[in-house]
Amino acid sequence: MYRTHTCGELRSAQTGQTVTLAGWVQTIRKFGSISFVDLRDRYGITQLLFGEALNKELDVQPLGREYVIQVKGEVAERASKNPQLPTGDIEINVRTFTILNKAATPPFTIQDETDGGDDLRMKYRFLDLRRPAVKKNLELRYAVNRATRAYLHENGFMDLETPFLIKSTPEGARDFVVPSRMNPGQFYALPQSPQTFKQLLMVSGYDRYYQIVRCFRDEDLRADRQPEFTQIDCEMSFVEQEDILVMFEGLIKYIFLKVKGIEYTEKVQRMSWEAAMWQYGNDKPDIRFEMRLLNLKTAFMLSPVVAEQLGETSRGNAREGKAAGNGALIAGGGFGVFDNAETVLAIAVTGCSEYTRKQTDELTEWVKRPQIGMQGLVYIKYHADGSLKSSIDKFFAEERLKAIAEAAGAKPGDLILILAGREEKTRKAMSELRLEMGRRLGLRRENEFRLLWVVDFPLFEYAEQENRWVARHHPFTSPKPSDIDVMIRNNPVIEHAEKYLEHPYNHIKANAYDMVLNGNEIGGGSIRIYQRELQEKMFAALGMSPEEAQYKFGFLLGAFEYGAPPHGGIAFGFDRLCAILGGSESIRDFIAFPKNNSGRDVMLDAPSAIDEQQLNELSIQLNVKRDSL
RNA sequence: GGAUUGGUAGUUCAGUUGGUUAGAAUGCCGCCCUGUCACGGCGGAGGUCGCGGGUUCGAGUCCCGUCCAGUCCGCCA
Repeated sequence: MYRTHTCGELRSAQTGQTVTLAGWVQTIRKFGSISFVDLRDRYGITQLLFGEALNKELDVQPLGREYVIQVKGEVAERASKNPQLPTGDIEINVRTFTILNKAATPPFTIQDETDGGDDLRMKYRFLDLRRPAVKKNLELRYAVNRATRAYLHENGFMDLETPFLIKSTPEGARDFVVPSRMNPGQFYALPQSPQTFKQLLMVSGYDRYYQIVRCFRDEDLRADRQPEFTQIDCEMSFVEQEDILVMFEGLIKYIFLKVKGIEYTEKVQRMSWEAAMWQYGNDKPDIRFEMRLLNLKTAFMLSPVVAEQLGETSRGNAREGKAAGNGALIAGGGFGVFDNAETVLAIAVTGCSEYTRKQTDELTEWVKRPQIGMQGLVYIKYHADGSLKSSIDKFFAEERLKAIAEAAGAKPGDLILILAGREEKTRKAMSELRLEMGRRLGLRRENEFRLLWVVDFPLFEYAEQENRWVARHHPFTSPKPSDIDVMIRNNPVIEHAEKYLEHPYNHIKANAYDMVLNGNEIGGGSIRIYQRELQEKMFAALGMSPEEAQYKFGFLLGAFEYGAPPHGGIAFGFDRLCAILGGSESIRDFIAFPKNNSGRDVMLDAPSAIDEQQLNELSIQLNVKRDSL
């Protein structure tokens, strides 16, 4: 037996017991004739005392950091205790020790506060994983996994595995492909999700399915995006949207309870996609704080006559605004500032009316960054005493400013921030600015969790580059029953890019829903199409010929002819959910062996070239210069 | 595909306006130390300044290219 106890469990109650421990040497502190060694394993750290007799042995068999050792000795009360360590009241008076394995000096310190950079930590991920902070994240991941399985099992869901080597049906993200040796020139694809399989399982009658499953997408990465990632993939038969929403907000609440000890008792708020876009500029709003977007277009559109009465500066002066430093926002000229803008959006930032010039300038720079890409920022300070100061004082009378401020929902003491420009870009920018202000004001509290269902997504959106309609969620999502007629009547689609804005498809809503947690999409799903005819219409709407639809999805269309039940489901981003519950932005910290920004595994140095023989077996010829092997 | 930040000792970083032998901390090695737990004290070793070109009397520093890493935009049904 290598050990009788772990390094995390001994307390003063065990004083006097003879124990055997095994683990890694965290640190060695030598004092001439005695030495202390901190021994670490998955469960904690226990101090070892090498007394006078044994200490000499350390000269013969020296220890180093990360050596794996086994020690036998008695548990002893410490002379000076360490309250910071759970085992800090005791130490092991070592009688014998064995070096089970030596270790090279690690390239960074194996502690919570490591001195290693990200790159190095990933290269030596097996060492990084020894750090308690990383271990804590993986433990949380496992806890979420257990809670998920417990809840779904309780509710009659069956975990069924689906294949990884499947057919490439690029619709949305790029597929990872795998060459088939036995079928020269042919390729499997790795699943972007088990979508069609779970639908087939519904046809087979397994009416409650789930899987915590790896999915693959060959797209560019982000801090919260990996080429292979894990989903909690679920599907149910004989359900409508409401059934799904209730079942799966139950799942998330259960996870909160089991993993975080949080009782999320209030009803999960729901919001239509349209409301989310209007009020927050975003289809995944962070509702931990208000600060809604308000459209000020009308507030700025008083008639020239009224403006005259209000004593506003005329058109000519407005032009000079550019010279006055308000930037290109004003360059549109004309009456007032915002006439030419497609949209004018404002947020009222509570209690920030006393922002300094430096602070407002800094915000202006913030919205001008390429990632945001606005040309300027207008602000109005609505001081506590009711007076107003703005970057557009030159062009608007104070009464008018006040009217605008109030149209923006501001109260005295608020700072009103205004962006103007093209609808989509401005809405997105304002959404980012809102989140940034929320962050600066500390309104996005890490330990506060707010769930939200966003529902009634559009079924389609137009892909201008491809000159066709694409499914916003995926092509198996059903339209709202009331919109089915519209969809069928306008099918197949013949309009081209320049006319798509007037197309009725813009208004078709889907039976689709996203679950949003603190401004992050943690899950999404839909009620599916389950009749062959409607599914064919859907493929046709996406510009797919009947032949193409048959080639790509014939198996599903065929299955729909053999008694497909009404069904729907949802998939949660497991890694992301864990990251949010762990209070982190980056999902890499919650994946044991993640890939870097370029999709590389820096520990394995993968992907890598394969040798000529392998290529020949796969009937593959490269059209890039081979790396030297 | 694009924007941006970084790359200097094993590691984390500093390095001024282009100017003598490129520094600090930590780690590592050696010696001393019986109550430490970020132990302490003394000493020592350790550098292709990512790589390639250019400007210059002179480049870690300036310019061009390139590679790697981070963040973001595009992309991600």
